[in-house]
Amino acid sequence: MSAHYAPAHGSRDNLLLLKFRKGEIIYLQGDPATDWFEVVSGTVRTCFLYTDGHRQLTGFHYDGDAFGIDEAFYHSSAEAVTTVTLRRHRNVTKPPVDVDTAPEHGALQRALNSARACIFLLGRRTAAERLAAFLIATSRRTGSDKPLPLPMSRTDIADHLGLTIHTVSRTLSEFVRQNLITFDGPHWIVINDHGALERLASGDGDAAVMSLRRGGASIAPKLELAPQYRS
Amino acid sequence: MSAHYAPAHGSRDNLLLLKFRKGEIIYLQGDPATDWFEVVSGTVRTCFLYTDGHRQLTGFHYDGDAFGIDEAFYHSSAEAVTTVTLRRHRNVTKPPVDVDTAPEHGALQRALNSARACIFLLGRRTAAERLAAFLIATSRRTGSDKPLPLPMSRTDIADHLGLTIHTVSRTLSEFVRQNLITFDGPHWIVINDHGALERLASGDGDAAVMSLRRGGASIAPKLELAPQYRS
DNA sequence: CGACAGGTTGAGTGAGCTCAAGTCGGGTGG
DNA sequence: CCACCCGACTTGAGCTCACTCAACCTGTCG
Repeated sequence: MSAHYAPAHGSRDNLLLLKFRKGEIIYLQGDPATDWFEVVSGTVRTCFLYTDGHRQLTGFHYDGDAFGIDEAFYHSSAEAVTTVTLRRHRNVTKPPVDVDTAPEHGALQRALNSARACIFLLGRRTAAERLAAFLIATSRRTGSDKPLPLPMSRTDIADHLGLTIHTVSRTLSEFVRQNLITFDGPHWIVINDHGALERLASGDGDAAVMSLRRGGASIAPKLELAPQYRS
Repeated sequence: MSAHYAPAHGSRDNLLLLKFRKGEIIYLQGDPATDWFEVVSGTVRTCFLYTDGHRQLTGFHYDGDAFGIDEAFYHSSAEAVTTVTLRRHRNVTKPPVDVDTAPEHGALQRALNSARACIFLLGRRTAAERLAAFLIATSRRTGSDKPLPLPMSRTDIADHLGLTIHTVSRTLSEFVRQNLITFDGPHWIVINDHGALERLASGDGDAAVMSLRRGGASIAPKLELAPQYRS
């Protein structure tokens, strides 16, 4: 679970040139985020792995680009697309940020997390997976068993998930039919089977009767994620 | 183009409570990013508008969430989903950040931009739009007319765009057939018709003969974006 | 030379889109 | 109070783009 360093030309402890060959792993999703990197030459990809094994590449990084800026643990893995040279920077261990002195710093990090949440929603393959992930994520605010308010319109949900209102409506109705959720008007739902929704959200479509799986893109052997990365 | 403030209870100049009614616009994509906000109560949506008018909601923001953290200009609009109360914070005008004193600050911002670029790719509706946007974005590094290296595999591109290698390959072949691009081996392309690709990337599928448009979700009247937001 | 990985292409299928009704509830006016 | 309208949501029927399955090509490596 630790980064596989191949030190090349050292300079200082917190500023080091490293080299990786094509295909080598720079760090793994879930590793402690001890460093961040700057590309000196070559190309790097960052990959988020879903529990069903399919990948969402979150970016390609070229000369001058930075990657690996994360709190505590890496959100995604980084791998060398070509032979690459990187400059390593020690990640400043951040104490709980004082909101008054540097409010936009913590806020930036939150904005980044929010953007990533959006990517992980859109990285899902089917309408059922996206909606399940959306409901799970939304329910995290209130608690699993309580009625969950959905103040936004179906159009809003559709535009968030990259679907149409028709597909959103149909899929939610299907959830009701399968007793995964119950409606109390269009804007209040109760989650009946949190586990099934979570399995759906992970792309583990076999869990549900719906058989709505579509994907097949580069399925890797299953990888268990640390809890903090479950979407 | 300016934010439509409806001041409620003032406290200080840089820390102010504001109220918006359901549906009201808090700020518009492209406005100067003078403030960022914290939700006190209610729900806010942030929307990125494509030039063809379709929306990508980049997030819903609830009690305690922050939004509107941007450099110079807002990337997306913010609108009240319900009646909301917000706490406004003045955006610190950032001088070009000194990399040595606060390297992870500028890096955080770059990571955020990179994540957003990923969202905007995934927000596109068809395979042709996504690939066109990907090629345009990639070509921005080298320059339009030079041969463009694609060091990554088709699988990487597919996993980046949420497609399969088959669709990637087919769509690129279609681009070649339409003389939008030319291949020089699988990993070097030349862009022949940058304009057509850009129109495709904007979701303006009518521009191309391909007629691959799918979307229809919440088409708004066309809105011209400031140049810095063209994907 | 064969094995293999990466890429292209064809045929068929199905998830999600389009088009089109139909339902429900809230607001407005006669 | 009811008639009407309007917007939001739901549902059905059919179509199509992207996926699946499968073959084939090309270049590289042992």
